[in-house]
Amino acid sequence: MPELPEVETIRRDLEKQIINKRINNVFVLSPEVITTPKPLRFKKLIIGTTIKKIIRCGKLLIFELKRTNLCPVYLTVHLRMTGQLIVSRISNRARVSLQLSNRSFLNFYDQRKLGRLSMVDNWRKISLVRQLGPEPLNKDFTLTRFKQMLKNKKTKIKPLLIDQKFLAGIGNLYAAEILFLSRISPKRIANSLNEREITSLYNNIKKVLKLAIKCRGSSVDTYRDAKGEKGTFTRHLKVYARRDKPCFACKTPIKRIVLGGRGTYFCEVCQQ
DNA sequence: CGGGGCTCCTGTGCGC
DNA sequence: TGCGCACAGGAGCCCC
Repeated sequence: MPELPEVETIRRDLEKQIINKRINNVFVLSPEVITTPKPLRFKKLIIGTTIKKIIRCGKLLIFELKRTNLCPVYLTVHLRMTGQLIVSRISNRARVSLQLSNRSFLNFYDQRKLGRLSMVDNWRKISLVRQLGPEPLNKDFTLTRFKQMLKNKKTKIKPLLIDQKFLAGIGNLYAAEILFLSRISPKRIANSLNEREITSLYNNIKKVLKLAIKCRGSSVDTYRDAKGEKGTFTRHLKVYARRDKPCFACKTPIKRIVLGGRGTYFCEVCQQ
């Protein structure tokens, strides 16, 4: 489940590998992963462009593609659950494969085909982007702003943290870890948090995401970076996927409940 | 407007 | 041993 740290790791990897490379050809094994435009038009649009910039917006990757004598066009990639972007040789498993001018291939793999690719003229107009909450690692995401954001929220804090309209980039795994370190129960109503709890939550959002980027993400399941390597934040996990295992702080077995339809791991003693 | 529940998708792991 | 089913969860959708 690629979240902000995983997507950012891939973005940085790709930035080193494919900037200024020309897209010479495209191979589409699974046309259903391309939402817009139709695969044939998609191919026509993308072939002959040069990759100029790679932007991350929440969990979305955006490739700025330059065309001669024309406005740039943007390729967007959402990895969803099992999507991978790996630079390697030609592959018959890749759902979509971009052949680059240095004879390497940017391969989009996706076991479950939930990931999505599209081509747009203006990525800022995509509804997903427009609705996105603040980037938790940006300077404009201040403690004051966070307090303001929580003020009138009557929902449970865990589903709120993974709501992309509230905050960009946090998913199920990092929400669980952030709440454990903040010693806050996932069931708490957002506007019931006191000053001290909000500050702790704010600090841990930044701390966990930064450390996870340093670790190149978490490879619980299928996540791989752009070189096909696993991330090492997995070994820092305190609660996620640790059902019935002893809490590292108090030895109480970690609980798994369902909140907002998602598995939620926490220690009911440490997190109040 | 908000929250709950369903859908997409397939490999994995469990119980009978 | 083999089958059927629940489960994993990001995002979009419908519905109340």
